[in-house]
Amino acid sequence: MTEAVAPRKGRPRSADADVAILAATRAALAELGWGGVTMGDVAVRAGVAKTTLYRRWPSKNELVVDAVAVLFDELEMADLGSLRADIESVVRQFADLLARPESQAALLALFAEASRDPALRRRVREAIIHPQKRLVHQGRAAAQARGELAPDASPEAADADVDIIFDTIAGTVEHRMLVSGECADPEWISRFTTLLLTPLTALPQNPAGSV
Amino acid sequence: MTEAVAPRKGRPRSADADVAILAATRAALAELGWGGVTMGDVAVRAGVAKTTLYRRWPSKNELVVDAVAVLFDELEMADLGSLRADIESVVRQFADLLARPESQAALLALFAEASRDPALRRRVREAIIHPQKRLVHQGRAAAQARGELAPDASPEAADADVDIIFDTIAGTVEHRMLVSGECADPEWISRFTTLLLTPLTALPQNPAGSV
Amino acid sequence: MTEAVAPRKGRPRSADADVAILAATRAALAELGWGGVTMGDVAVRAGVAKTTLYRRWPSKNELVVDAVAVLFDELEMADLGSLRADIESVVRQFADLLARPESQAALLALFAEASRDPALRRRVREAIIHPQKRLVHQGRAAAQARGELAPDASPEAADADVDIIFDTIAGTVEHRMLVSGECADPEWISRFTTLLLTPLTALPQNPAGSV
Amino acid sequence: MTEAVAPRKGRPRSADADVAILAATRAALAELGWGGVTMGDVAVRAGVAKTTLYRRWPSKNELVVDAVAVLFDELEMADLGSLRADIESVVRQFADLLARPESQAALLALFAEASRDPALRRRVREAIIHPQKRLVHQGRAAAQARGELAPDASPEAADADVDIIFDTIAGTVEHRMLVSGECADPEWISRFTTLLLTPLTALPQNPAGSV
DNA sequence: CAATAACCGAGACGGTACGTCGAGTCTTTGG
DNA sequence: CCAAAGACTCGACGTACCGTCTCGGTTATTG
Repeated sequence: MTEAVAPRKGRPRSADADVAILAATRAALAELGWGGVTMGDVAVRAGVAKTTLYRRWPSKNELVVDAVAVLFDELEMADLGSLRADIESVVRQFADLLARPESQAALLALFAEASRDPALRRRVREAIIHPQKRLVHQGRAAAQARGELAPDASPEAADADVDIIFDTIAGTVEHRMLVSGECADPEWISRFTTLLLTPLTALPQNPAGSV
Repeated sequence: MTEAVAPRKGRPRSADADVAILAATRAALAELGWGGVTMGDVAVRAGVAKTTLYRRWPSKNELVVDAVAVLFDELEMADLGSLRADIESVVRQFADLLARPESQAALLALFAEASRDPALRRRVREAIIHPQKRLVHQGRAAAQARGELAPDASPEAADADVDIIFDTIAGTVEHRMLVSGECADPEWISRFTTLLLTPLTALPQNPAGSV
Repeated sequence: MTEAVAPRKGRPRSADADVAILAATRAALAELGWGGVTMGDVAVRAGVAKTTLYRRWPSKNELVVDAVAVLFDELEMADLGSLRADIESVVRQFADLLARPESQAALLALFAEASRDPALRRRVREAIIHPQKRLVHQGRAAAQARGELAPDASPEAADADVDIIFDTIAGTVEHRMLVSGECADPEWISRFTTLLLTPLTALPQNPAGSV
Repeated sequence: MTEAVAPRKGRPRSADADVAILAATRAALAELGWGGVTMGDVAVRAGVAKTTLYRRWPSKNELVVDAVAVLFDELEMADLGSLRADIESVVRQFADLLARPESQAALLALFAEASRDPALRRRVREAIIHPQKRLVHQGRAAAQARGELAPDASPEAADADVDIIFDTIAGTVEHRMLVSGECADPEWISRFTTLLLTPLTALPQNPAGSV
């Protein structure tokens, strides 16, 4: 029981407002891009006073993280029976997500802000990075259960493997779509999956087998 | 032939100013981050009037690109005799670059701005992306010359290979260092190089050998 | 008979609260001046919810009038046996009142607000102006009884006399203390009383004798 | 030569803007009253950016003083040949001034603010009070030249006389018009002038002759 | 050597968004 | 029905930065 439900006094915060504000933020983001999002504008779209925004989020940055974070909740690692299928599936989901204008406008800007604001970085990590890393853990465990991957040598090695795979998948897809500005069509996804799969399934005696 | 040098009339622009401005911009960037860089502040640091900035760069964005672009000029692909050594070298150089605070503050912010400003995107591509991609081309050609990689099946396939490798290297290193916030030490570089090298040098009959 | 005491249902209003609120208002007024008085602040000082303030006074203006009005209740016209003594006494009382910081902060601010808010103006007149004017009436009647002043020629003339004397006393003392910012010491009071007394006691055949 | 004309650098401030802003302030004052005057509104009316207002006046208060002060410049003490005529003239001018809505809205509010802001009080004194006091000095000197008033006993006594007469005229007219809310018609002016004139011209052996 | 044209510094300008604050209202829980 | 608490709407505040403009004054090249 995390929330002791402390029956606080005074008028409770409107739950509707939260929903309306986050939706308005995403809408503004998709329409105007990061720089175009204005607290005043979001407030108007949400039918809410600017003060209400500031009462709940200390600044534009944290608001946008929260507004965008939910988009990542839809990512999931479905066990499709093979490591290749699982990887292709999650890459495709991520590519689809990055094809949406609100993600596109938000993600890099968010990372940019986070790179010099420790509090925001922490929030981004909790709301976005960690949930995504979980997917890699799941896929890896499933592949181990199927015998496609060797069992963990040690917890530390497992974490290092997850980290490098996660950074490779996330970084590469983001770079292709948001920086190089090219799409991630099925063909590219297949090629990229092969690139990932080859070292993962390489002979275990290869010292790099555990990447 | 640097410029047609059309010896325009009137007082020529101070060459010192350009240098001072770009240096001031990098300094401000390292100290305050992208959002903290102010045209007025840069002008003061450079001992120059704000007008002078705007006479030479149309806006803050282009100024910062130019200020940062030179950082990437130092990257080079030295032929070290083996593909592994070449890759490790360029990854290390890139990691060292991203470890500097001004690059850290600038790169993601630059990409973020570019993702919604076509003119800036073009400028980023010309000043930063293309020069880096050239490195991949060079390394690939050297490896082919050494017989480590198969010759190009076709120019299109070669381009596709270069693109995917470039996005993977750049994206992964950036994501690890700027988003995940972890360092790229020699051990990690070695592991990441192995991850790249395995599919590249896989058996040629494997249709995915050409990644 | 204070009120018809209609014993309304529900919890009765706390009488202590009224006292605490008015005292808190005067305290805030003395410390911060009119513009510094905040409903929230008054509520906190009085240990009361903001709602309670608004349940009892329709707005900040009326609250401050009520808080300040009681200060003027202490003014009184004591019959000291001569018109000069009576005038000096009431001028001194008024000067003492205006020397207190809460009156100083409140009076002009109150008049300023009232000058553009008819409802407030009415309230100020009833709570402050009329009671003061009554003093002039009393003093005049006493002087007439003593034979120092001629009897009223007509009720209208009497009212006009009271008005002009009242505006002169109140306006002059206020202007000296609050605008010119100088004190009203006994010497000044004496001089001012002489200034008033001379025309009042001038020869009756002088058509201006009835000022 | 007061202004050494220091040939300051940079773009000079627009003189038109000052005029437009002060006019806009007076207009807003007359329409909306003190509380209704908004920096943003004044800026719009003046066709000027809000920044420009704040660059020239530190706050609303000082702006309004300056806007209103010019109204008092039109007051003048014309030598009409007799003390009564002179007094009636200046009282009438002052009454006319206070009949204008912008003065009405501004004056008390200004005095109220000034009563707790020393800087503003100084500004009010310099811009409004002193120029008005000068009128009393002039009228007094003229009456002495004509032999209607005795010469100064001493400079201190003269100042005290001027002070008390000034506070009486200004305070009484303001109180009647702005607090009591009644007009100052010729009849009232005549009565009030008599009230003033009687002690001023009383027999010199009367110790109150020098009021 | 003077004219001229482009440069330079300083700083005011119109705008736009920011984040804060106070007034007055509304909505809870609890006497 | 009252009270305390605190969230709510609204609107003004004063600040900061952007990118433009207008000054007086300074170099170069050209006539």
